[in-house]
Amino acid sequence: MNRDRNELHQVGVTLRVILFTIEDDQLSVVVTKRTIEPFKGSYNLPGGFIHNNESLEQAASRIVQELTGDTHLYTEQLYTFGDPDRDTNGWWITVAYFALLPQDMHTHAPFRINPSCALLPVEKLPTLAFDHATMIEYAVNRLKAKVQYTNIAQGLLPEKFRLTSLQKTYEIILNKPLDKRNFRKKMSSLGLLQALNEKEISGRHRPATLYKFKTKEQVFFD
Amino acid sequence: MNRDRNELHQVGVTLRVILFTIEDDQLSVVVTKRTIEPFKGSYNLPGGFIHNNESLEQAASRIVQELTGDTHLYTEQLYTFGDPDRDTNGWWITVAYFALLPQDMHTHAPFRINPSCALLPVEKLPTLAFDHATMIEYAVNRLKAKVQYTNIAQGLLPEKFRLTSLQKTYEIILNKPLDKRNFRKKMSSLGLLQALNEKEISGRHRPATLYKFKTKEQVFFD
DNA sequence: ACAATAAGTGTATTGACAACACTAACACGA
DNA sequence: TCGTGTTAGTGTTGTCAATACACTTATTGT
Repeated sequence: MNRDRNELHQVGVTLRVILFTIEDDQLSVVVTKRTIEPFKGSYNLPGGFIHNNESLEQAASRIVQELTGDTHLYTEQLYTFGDPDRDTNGWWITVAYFALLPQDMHTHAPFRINPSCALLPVEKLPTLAFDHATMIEYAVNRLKAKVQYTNIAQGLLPEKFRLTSLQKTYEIILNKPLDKRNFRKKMSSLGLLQALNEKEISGRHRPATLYKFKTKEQVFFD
Repeated sequence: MNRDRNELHQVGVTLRVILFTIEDDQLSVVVTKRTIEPFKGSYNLPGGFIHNNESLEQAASRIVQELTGDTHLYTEQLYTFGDPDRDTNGWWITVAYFALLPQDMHTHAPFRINPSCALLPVEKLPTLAFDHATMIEYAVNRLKAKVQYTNIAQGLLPEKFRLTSLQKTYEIILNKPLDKRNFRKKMSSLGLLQALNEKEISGRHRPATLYKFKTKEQVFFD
């Protein structure tokens, strides 16, 4: 370690973001179409370089903001991928982050306007460039795990939501149906939610109580 | 992303390893004394550069091997640290790994012979260079979490061990006493252990049955 | 043979998760 | 205004896992 910077091998560092949101009752991810070789025409994950004097977290947030227009979205470091053969075009290390975009915020996000961007359901992805399919797999697994012992699900929900929407979010991430009464009992016992004095009427049926998470901080339970 | 490598900012990548072992009934970590500024004279984590054509995993294993003489020790990527001010001596990103050295293997390991290396209990660490204290904290937390839902503890134990030693390992990592009967009941219900036809006699008391883990693979439970 | 020491073993209680079906409140149309 | 369609909201029971807790067994050294 005790060497001068000049001895450093020329490994490049990039950053990629797996931006999740729920669209059409499916967990989906933002990808961009490559315009150059290798993998020209294929989709890959959005990303970029780390700017000077920027932390990894800041770089990830910046890219998320470029895509969504929003700062303060939930963003978490996922894993660092560094196989020398993962990119045929030189030697790259990629730090991957994943981020969560609330359901109600993806209609007018910048990535919607950009024609080279697409929002694809994770269950029906085409072949992606490089090892990006692996990255998404890692991210989905992390999300599946954390939804069960943290309040991470709020990153995908609007500020105010119905319990049914919360349950649906869990079901989509976990990819399995949940029991309504048990789900509500569990949520209530965790004490993370606050019922609001507001109802949402959305059709000819009983109006739903709206809830919000008491805190935006990450909470671990179990 | 679609740019030539030459446009890359000059960020350097290093790798650090948190090598854990249990010594004297304490979770301990290998550190090395710095011989140059900054932090000359302080301890820091062992590490190095990523060699050409080497994956991150390979680089981590290589450093672990340099320290222990052993290949095939349990090694896992921990986190990538990239604050621009984490090193006053340039702009560095550090990929941190942690590794586990079985209790019975640390007496004659190379790091024992190297006078600049020390094995220090994590509860009594001096001030360390850079953000290495944070890295160790991350690693301890990861280890605490994973010992509860994986068979990761075997990385700290010899091939054959007494149930009492296994329990002790858990107690040291979790930093709390466990009930003997409940611990053994739980272990037995997981079905990960195999009782051997061997006893270990170590004093004037009933000899203990030796056990081994059925598989070296990482197993998740719960 | 007996004293010292660690190994090994069972039961009762408690709390969490799983399975399961009906009533409540509203909108709309006849 | 009454009936129908639709989603919201609510309890109980059984099962299984986690907890709390104390004595007997097998060996060695004197």
